[in-house]
Amino acid sequence: RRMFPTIRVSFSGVDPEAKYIVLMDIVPVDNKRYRYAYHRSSWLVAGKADPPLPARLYVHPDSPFTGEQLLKQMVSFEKVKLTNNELDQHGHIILNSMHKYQPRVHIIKKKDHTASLLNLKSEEFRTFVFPETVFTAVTAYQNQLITKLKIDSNPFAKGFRDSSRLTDIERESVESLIQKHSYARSPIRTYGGEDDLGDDSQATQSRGSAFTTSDNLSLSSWVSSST
Amino acid sequence: RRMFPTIRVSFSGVDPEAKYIVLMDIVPVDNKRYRYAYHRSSWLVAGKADPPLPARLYVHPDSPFTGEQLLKQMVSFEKVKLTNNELDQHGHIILNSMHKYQPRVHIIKKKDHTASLLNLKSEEFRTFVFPETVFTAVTAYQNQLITKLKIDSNPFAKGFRDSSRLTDIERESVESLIQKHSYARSPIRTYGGEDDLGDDSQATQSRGSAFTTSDNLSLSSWVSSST
DNA sequence: TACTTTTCACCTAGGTGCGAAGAT
DNA sequence: ATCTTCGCACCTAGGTGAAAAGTA
Repeated sequence: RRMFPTIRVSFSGVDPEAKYIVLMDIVPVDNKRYRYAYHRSSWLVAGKADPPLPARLYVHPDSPFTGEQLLKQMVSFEKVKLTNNELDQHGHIILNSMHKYQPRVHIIKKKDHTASLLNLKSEEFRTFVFPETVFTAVTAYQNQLITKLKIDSNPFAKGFRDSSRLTDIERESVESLIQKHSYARSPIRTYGGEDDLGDDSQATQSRGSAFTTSDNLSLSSWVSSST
Repeated sequence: RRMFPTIRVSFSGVDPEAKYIVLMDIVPVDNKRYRYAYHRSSWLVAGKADPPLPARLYVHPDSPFTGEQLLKQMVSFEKVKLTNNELDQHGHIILNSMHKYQPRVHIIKKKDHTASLLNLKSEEFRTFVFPETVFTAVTAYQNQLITKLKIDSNPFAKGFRDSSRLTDIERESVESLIQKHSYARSPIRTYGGEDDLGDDSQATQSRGSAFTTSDNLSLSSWVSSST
């Protein structure tokens, strides 16, 4: 299924004349498996992680971008799809349910016509990580507040809104949940790649939605079958 | 609205390692305006053409293709949209209703990194024309057979099928209409560009559907508002 | 018990011809 | 009289959570 809410990034400092590939991948945060403690509304460690799954890259479908486009438009990853099916044939990103993940955004500057996507030797690249987007993958929501919050926010879930509007009190609870799980996270943080773009390029996550500062309560996404 | 039936082309003789841009445009066939003679089931000249409209190119959204892709897949133009609104802001192809048109498919070989789409000096290109795809643009169908044929063939018109299934006799009439309007058209014809690709590349229109040999009875497409 | 899978009603998003109304 | 525009019911295509059924 689609990852929701959507990760959106803006770029600055890119060369308007150059071409760029923009990618996303999602990497494990630790080597643990989690379970949800309902009475405490929090995630607890529940043992070692399951075996790692095939790593996949999501190449943004609008790639290649011109630097000019990147400076003008926001890049939206709304079509990223997640699955827990390790044999997935659709190219979706494969995750282990009940594990904690960190989405990453990569940008590759195309230097020449030797266009192979994975031949990075001749291309400069950078990786950006927004710690506030860490999440725990699930097949079903573990917290009714999150369910309601998503029903309120995702246009495709409109059919459930009448029966589950968030009350003001619930909205406060959501805020405190986010607060509780987002300690020690700076609003913007950049992890440099080994290479450098040679300029001050950076990626800034959109803050247009309450969800762009998500927590690790499956707020960002969840996993389901890929059928 | 979308052009229907869809123009689909296959390419051969391209360089698997090269990159190609594939385009469509639609050019006037003559300088005439037409009207439809219901009693004769044919188009008649009805005066001089209206003033020409801004020419637009439809760059196939999957461009750039690798030559390898072109050899494997068919290129489908199902998303081409037509309008009669000369102030159209959506980038659709602008046509005069009741005028006769010829779609053209262009392929450009990208030679280097000087990537500007319209700077063809450094790029080789070829243009392909399939005379059987000539059509007259309309805002409303002029012939009930064509209406039925399209209802039968376009999945989005399924809701009208019960009331207008084509009878066997009507199917024969369609065939004779097509026959009547397709005299002197070879099944495949190629107009070379000024430049040459330096190989035996060619484009072949798909013959997967009865409609790939269309006539000039608004069978291929029609024009409507761009709202 | 604690997840996971499947199915389904209900949405978004947008492509159809129809028919009434509008325009010239 | 002849075309064009607009609103609409009816589709395709596919993204939702609920709930029932499955798994271990």
